[in-house]
Amino acid sequence: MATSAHGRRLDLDGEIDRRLARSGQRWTRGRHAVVDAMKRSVAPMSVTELQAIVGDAVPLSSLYRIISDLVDAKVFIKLEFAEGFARFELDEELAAHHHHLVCHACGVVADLELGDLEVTLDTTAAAIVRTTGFVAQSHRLDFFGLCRNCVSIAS
Amino acid sequence: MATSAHGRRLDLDGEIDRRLARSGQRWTRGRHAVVDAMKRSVAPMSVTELQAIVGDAVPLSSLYRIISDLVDAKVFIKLEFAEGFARFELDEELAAHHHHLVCHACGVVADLELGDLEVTLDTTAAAIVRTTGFVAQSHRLDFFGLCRNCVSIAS
DNA sequence: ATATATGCAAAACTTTTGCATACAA
DNA sequence: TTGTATGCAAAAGTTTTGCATATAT
Repeated sequence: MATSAHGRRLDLDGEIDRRLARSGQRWTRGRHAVVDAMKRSVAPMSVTELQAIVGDAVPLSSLYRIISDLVDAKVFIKLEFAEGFARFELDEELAAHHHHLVCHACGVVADLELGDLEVTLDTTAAAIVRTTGFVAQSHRLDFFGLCRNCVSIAS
Repeated sequence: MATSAHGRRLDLDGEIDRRLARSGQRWTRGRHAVVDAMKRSVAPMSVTELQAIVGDAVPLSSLYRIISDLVDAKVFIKLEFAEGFARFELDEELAAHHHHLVCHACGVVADLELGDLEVTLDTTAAAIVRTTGFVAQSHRLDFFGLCRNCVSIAS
């Protein structure tokens, strides 16, 4: 699959179009606002954060419904980080495969792209099938600790 | 740190005692019930699942408070799997470090212990510090796919 | 004895849903 | 035109909290 230098899929908009169409969904004002906000984000976003960006033009119940529809259409994926609410980001195939750095102090969630370790993880997935019978289709790896900023404050 | 053959810490009860004491907490009937249920579990448990085990002897609000206290005392850790509610398991230092296999079809969450890959993950954590300034203290790796049972049903 | 934990009820917060109206294709 | 999406209000599900009482140490 064609990807740009930093890993994001080329023709992102076209692929999103295709996924919405496949799911029988229409390009409405609200969906444009939500998808645009997510495309500009550098980290997974909560519903509240998205609401702050799209504003009152999209009521909260519609926002939830739009996000849910986008997850159904495989445009967004849902994540939870034990915060008591969900976060969302672009589907893995629409962005570069990556992992997360979660700061225990300030709560910020940053993206992290691994290189060679991915191969190891894929190899591990294959081994899991043989030993447990579980067929791994995807994985998620998060690191927890202190971000650069909070480390400097603490020291 | 001394661990048994399958990786669980020896003197588990003593260490839990110490953590409760350090946190100024008392050994009550409710806490015994909740901790015992968790020690017997082979996978992360939701509040509802714990409630089914401990029964009406512990009202729901007390159950939530007990679990929250146990997380504060670093006896339990909180996990979320994008299910809309939290799950809990014994703190990593009280059990063997492990990862999770999450079945997309039936929702079952199973524990998975990796061997050599852990070393790779720890090495990666060290490398992250150098390249991003983020100090990784722990990590979490989950695999998503189909469990042995659901694979056989699907085929 | 005294600080901590419990039980109950009420509320807060996140998320979902019913239904009439508005809109995209 | 026709099926899909929206907006509003109401509700459902999960989790938290205030306060009087009970309990562990």
